[in-house]
Order: sequence, then structure tokens, then C-alpha cells
Amino acid sequence: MGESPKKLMILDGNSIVNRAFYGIRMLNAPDGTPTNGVYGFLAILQRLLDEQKPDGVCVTFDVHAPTFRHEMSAAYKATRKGMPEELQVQMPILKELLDAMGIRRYELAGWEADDLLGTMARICEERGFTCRLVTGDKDSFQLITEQSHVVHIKTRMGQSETIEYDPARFREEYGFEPVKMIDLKALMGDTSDNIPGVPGIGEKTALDLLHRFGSLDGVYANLDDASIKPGQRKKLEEGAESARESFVLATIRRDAPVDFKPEENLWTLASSGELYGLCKRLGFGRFIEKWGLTPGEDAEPEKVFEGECRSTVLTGEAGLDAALAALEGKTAYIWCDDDLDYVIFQRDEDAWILDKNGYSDDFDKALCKLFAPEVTKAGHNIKDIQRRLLERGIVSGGWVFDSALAAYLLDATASGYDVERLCPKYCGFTLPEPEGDGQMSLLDEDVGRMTEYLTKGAAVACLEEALLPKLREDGLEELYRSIEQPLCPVLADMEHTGFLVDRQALYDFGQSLTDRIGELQRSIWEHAGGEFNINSPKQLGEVLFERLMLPAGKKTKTGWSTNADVLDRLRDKHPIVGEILEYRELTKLKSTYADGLLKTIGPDGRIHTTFQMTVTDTGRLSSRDPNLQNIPVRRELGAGIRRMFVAGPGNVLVDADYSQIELRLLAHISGDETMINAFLSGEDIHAVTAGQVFGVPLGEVTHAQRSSAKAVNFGIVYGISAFSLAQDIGVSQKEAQAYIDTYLARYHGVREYMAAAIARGKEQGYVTTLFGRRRYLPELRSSNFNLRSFGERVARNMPIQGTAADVMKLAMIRVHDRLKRELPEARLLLQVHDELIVECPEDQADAAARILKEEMENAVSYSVPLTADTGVGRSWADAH
DNA sequence: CCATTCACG
DNA sequence: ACGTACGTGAATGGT
Repeated sequence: MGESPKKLMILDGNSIVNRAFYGIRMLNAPDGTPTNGVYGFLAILQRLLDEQKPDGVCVTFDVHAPTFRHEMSAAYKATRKGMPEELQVQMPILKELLDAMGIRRYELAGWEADDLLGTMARICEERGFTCRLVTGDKDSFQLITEQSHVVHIKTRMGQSETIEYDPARFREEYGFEPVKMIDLKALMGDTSDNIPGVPGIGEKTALDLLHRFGSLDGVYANLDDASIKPGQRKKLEEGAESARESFVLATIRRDAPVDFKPEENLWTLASSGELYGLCKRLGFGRFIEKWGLTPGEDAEPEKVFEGECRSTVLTGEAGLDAALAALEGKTAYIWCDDDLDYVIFQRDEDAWILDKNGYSDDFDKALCKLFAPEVTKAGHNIKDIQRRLLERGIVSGGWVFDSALAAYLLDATASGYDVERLCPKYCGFTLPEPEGDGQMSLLDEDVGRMTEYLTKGAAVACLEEALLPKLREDGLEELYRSIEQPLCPVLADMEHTGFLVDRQALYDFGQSLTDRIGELQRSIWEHAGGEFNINSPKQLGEVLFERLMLPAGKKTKTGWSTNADVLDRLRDKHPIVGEILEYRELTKLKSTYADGLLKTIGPDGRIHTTFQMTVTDTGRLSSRDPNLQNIPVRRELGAGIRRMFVAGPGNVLVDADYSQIELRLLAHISGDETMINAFLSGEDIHAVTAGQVFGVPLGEVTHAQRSSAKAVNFGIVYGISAFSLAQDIGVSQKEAQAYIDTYLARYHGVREYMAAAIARGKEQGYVTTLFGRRRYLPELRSSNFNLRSFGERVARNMPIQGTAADVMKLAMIRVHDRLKRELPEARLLLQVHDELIVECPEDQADAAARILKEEMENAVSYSVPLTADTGVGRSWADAH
């Protein structure tokens, strides 16, 4: 039995780092150095290691020196492209990182990476190794052999994908042998490599010629062939010299004088202090975790939080009273577990532990005392603590600071706000690893867990000290004090109240779907000629586009797209398509809404969602477990779900939603007179826009025109492109562009605002809402077109979407406040971005509707009125 | 754990 | 030429 050959992975460093750089969003190390190229490189490497499981790895790099290609071709020399500076600064970092990982690098002045790859592949083959050449360029495809495959890296929509080419895979795609890639390039040229090819011959023609004549020589040997059109023949004749030169340029050399021995590159990842330190410095926590990196023995110890404090376990009311007195009115920093079985509160070096299990008096009473308004407190995610207290019947007060909320306001795009992450970011130390399994109670002498809690409580104090000045510095304290923190008790109240659901109706609805889903399944299988999993896009794609040979549209990175957009276009082509669309609609309703929501109904018959305050980049809330902000409404069948969200006995639901709040805010923020006047006149804004864009009087706007104008209005808010608008409303790209141009000419204030928003964002590094909420946009300064374009769209959109979120939050606080005073039996239940739902006794519906309308419309006073429409009903469907 | 799809504003 | 709208969360399949 011979051993199977060792597999070596050889990466084209420059090509991959380029792909990474252009493929993923802006990323910076803590010190501000851009790192997206390096990070993307590591992500791709990690993925390759998983997929390929090679025995060894090495990387080639280009060095900046002329090569033989520059000597022989003036064109090749002329436009050698430089790296953008943001990427250039990352190259030394990447090399440092590879050195720390123990991966060999190969570079050779006068030789390009491709020539190194070719040579190294040849050496591997001679020494009995197999290799995988990893690159983002198709140039290397000529090197594909049975032993040496090329792994091609592509990036789409911020994600990389890898495709491994062996000779068979290549032949399948191109229809000729890999080595004929040289002939192809000699014919068609390559603008990115400045290989001229035959002027006038493009990819299509070149491929066709190769398929018919096999090679460049074959083409020229058959120039007289009748199938070659005279025009082409002329081009080929005139380009003969260029083709020959291109053939040499395109041929990858396999004789580079590189000192490469495959066996010296056997490699597995090993932790080292150096690698750990490097990842730490770059902010690559993900790789530290994934690779289990640890600081080396001789590494300088990290600054770890040393919170020495006297801790006192409170065993009864007397102790608690003494502790509260010892606070002397100073802030108590709170840490507690999810079930409120423990609460720890700290002041300076003193910590007091309230443990349900060791407390001999009434524990709830103790909680009442600690969380009373008289006791000043700070915590982390205080809305969640307030909700848990409400669940025990305790209305808390005295909150003055929330370190998670503060950190969110300071940087809404951060990836998380747990104290473990915030301490290194803002306080310069890390928290010690918790000891023990964290499962035992204090009475079991689980000191590890208590120490962890003590540490986290103290961390909140440190965070306040660090974050509060920063909030002030960034002009965010007002937003924090008047909106973000006051919203906490409102949301806690809403979550605690929950939304009553008609469980039986929801169950019946689910059952009614089952039959029809079964019918559809049978029919779909029949059309397909066999059973398959309709829920699997992969299998579905195979059925539609391979078995039934329907024309495939868009592709995803894993196969054909089968989304509703694609299927809709195929509706007329085959009866199975309509059934699949209906199947999708019904299974979605059943699994996510009928079955999904049933599982979340509490013992009180109500659904208690969780509103997340620190998730979105714009300042909106989000809702989860379950998400009540995406209950169906757009289609009739789905909207039926809203009939199952009901008011309790004797109660009704009162619904209020802002009308066109984002467009109104756009009018105000941009100061565009035409748009402001349109809103002041009270006319239908989409109809007015249609009149403007299509140049017709308001009275003559057609249905279709209004509908297109509506799409334009939406598009403007999102940062439109003609392509997407065209796609959306089904006109040509040219027409779509004309709409946009006319729109911006008519609403020139909007045009000016959009330009100013981008310019300001670029200058400041961030954009803001009218309330000062920030979103940082490093993308705006990117040299990458895609990243920068994304930044520009966000710069236009965030101030609008974010201001709408701010306004709604303010309205919620005021509505909650007025209901408490004027209609104490009424309860806020839900917010869906521009909509609020209240439940109240039937005879208070009008009063509640009035309060909602007044507080929503008067939350702010801008140059256009905000309007809210209200409705009343037994169910959400009826009230909306 | 990632990708796809689809529900909402 | 580039690649194609902003912001979310849940279910499912597949590795």
C-alpha cells in the first residue's frame, strides 16, 4: 500500500489579498489601521484549511520590479497598476502575520506570482506532491493538471466563494484543455494584464474560434476556412503579430529560479505568543478564539481588571438597610443574573450580595428596597432588569446610567456591547476569565461565579467613568437622558404586558394550511416526476433548471437562485412554478407564524417579545423571540395572522401609524420647498411626485404613474440607482434614470441635501440624525467603489431613518407617560417602527386614540406637519 | 455555522 | 467599468 501523496496549498498572496480588500466592508484595527485585506485573507485561508485540509501551505507575493514581460512589451509596461494606499499599508502586516504563523513566503524580483506558482506546481509534480494553486485570477487556469488543481476565489456581495478546478471541471466549463487558456488570451487579450490579443476579437469570438480550431496555431492555419467571416479574417491577419506576442506574454513560465522544496512547507497551525499578540493588536478576536491562540510564556501580561473589594453577603433585612445607608446617596452599580436570584450592588470598594438562597427575610421586599427610586443605580441593559422586576411586580426607579446604552450611542455599528468587549475598548483592561462552572449557588461556595459578578458590577462603574465624558464630548448626553434611557421603562412595560393572541384561531389557521400544503406538495412532485425536498433551494434548482430545463435567471454563490423574483418571471413557463410560489407562501406562514408564534405564547395567553435597543445601525428598535415587527400584512392570506392578535375581554386595540414619516422628514431635513409645500397642501405625496416627474397636472396622474412615483420616492430615501429602480418598476434603465433626473431637478433641495450629506459624512467620518445620533461611515473614504457607494447610500438614508426612529421613541415616552396619568388601565403593547398599538378598555378607545395622535404628531415641530392615523378594533387587523 | 429565502417598516 | 436600495429576525437545509 503506497501512501497517498501529500497535498500542498500554494496561495497567490497578492491576488487573494486584493479579492479580500475589494470584497469586504471597511475594517480597522483598534489603532485605526485598515485591516480588511488582511482579515479577508485570513478568513479565506481559514476556509481553505477547512475545505482542503492540506498537508502544507505557502504563499507567493509579487515584488515591485520589472519582469521579462515589461522588457518585451511596451503596453505591458505602460499601465502597471498600483495598489490603493489603504491596501498597501496592509501588505507588511499580512507578511508579519504569515511569518508568525510559520507559513513560508516566496517572492522573486523579476518574476510574477503566476510564474512562481507555475514553477512551484511543476516542482511539486516532479517530487510526487499534489498541489492546489489558490488565486483570484483566471490566468493560472493554464496550470491545471490532474495533480495540480486551481482553487479559484471569487467574492460576491461581501462573501468569498471557492471553486476547485481539476481538468474535468475546466473542460466542462470551457470546452477545451486548460493549457489552451494561453491561446484564448492570445486571441482575446486581457485588459487587466495589458495583453493586447487580437484587436477587435472579444471573448465570444475567441472561444468560438478555439472550439472549432483547437488552438491559436489551428486558427491561423485555417484562416481561409469559409466559416470565418471576412471582417474577422481581416482582424486576425492584422493582429497576427500581436497574437504571437500575446501568446508569450500569457504563457506562465515554469522555470523561475525559485528555491522551493515542497517538503519544507509541511505545516499545521500552531499557537505562538507572537501570533496571539498580532491578532490582539489587529482586533482579530475571532481568530484568537477560532485558533485557540494564547499569549506566549514570556509575553507581557495583559492588563487585567483588579477589583479588590470587600464583599458582604446580606442575610437579612437589617444587613440590607445598613448597606443601603452605606451607599450615602451615591450610585450603586448593579449586576444580577437573568432570574434575579442574585443581585450584587457596589459602591467604591464595597460590594453587597443579595442572594435569594441565603436571605432569611422577604427577598422580593429586599428587591423593592434596592430598586426603589430613592436609591441611585447604574447597570448594564437596564431595560432587561426593569422587565424582570416587573415580572415580580416591582416597579423600579432611580436609574441614572446604562453602560450598554451609552456604548451603543457612542458607536452604533460596534459588534456587541457586553462588558467583556467594552472594558478593553474604553477602560484599557480586560476582565478575568470566570472560574467555576457558574451553576452552583453562593451557598455551595461557588466563589468563582460571585467573583465574576463582582467584577462585572465594578466594570459598570469603570465604564460609566469612561463613557459619560465621551457622551458629552460627542453631544449625545441629551439624546441619552431625554430619549434612550427614559425609553427603558416604557419597553420593559410593553414586553411585560405582552400581546394577547387567540391561540385556537392561530392553531386552526395552521391546520387549514396543512391540507393545502399537502395538495401542493403532491402536485409539485408529480410535475417534477419524483419526490424531493421543495424547501431545499438546491434540490428545487435542480428540478427547475436541470430536469424541467426552465430558463435559469440569477445565480447565487451556491447555485441557481430560486427566489420569488426569479420564479415570478417563470410563472407562465410551467404550472409547477405557481404551485411552488404558493407552497412557499403557505409553508412560511405555517412554520414562522402559525407554528412559530404558538410556541411563544406564554402561560398568560400573551406573547412577550423582547425589544432590542442596541442592535440597529440607525437607531431603530428590533424585536425578537418572537419578532413581532414582521407579522404579515402585505398579502391577504398572511394578513389574516393579524386577526389573531386581539384585545382582552372588554378591551379594544388602538392603532396609530405615522403617515409618510420618512418622506416628511426628508422634506424637513433637506428644506426642499417644493416637497415641503406638497406636504403643507395636504396632497397625496406620491401623486404630487408623479405630477412632477411625468409633467402632468395632479388631476391627470394615472394609477400606474402614481405607483412608479411611489417607487421613486422610496428609492430616493434608500439611495437609489437607476438599475434597481428599473428592476423594481419594470421599465428600462434609461427610463428609470430619466425619472430620477427629473425628480432631482424638480426637488433640487433634495439633490443638494444628498450631496451635502455625503460631503459632510466624509469630512466628519460620521452622519447624524436631527437628534445627534451618530453612525460612523469609514466606507465613505474607501477607494473601493462598492464600499464607497454603500457608504454614500447610508449617508443619505441614515439621517432620515434614524430621525424617524428618534421621533418615534420620543413619542412612545410621552404616550406612555400620558396613558399612565390619564388612562391608567391602558397599555402600550407594540411598536413597529412607525406604528404604535395600545390596548385599553373599550370605553377609553377614543381617549387613547386622541393621546396617541397628539403625542405622535406633536413629538417634534418641524417645517412639515407629522400626521398619525388611528384606528380601533378587537384585533390588530381591525384596528389598522 | 453559513446560505437562502422571505416576513416587516 | 464597477454592481446594483436602507434597516431588521426566523426557519430551513446542508456542510
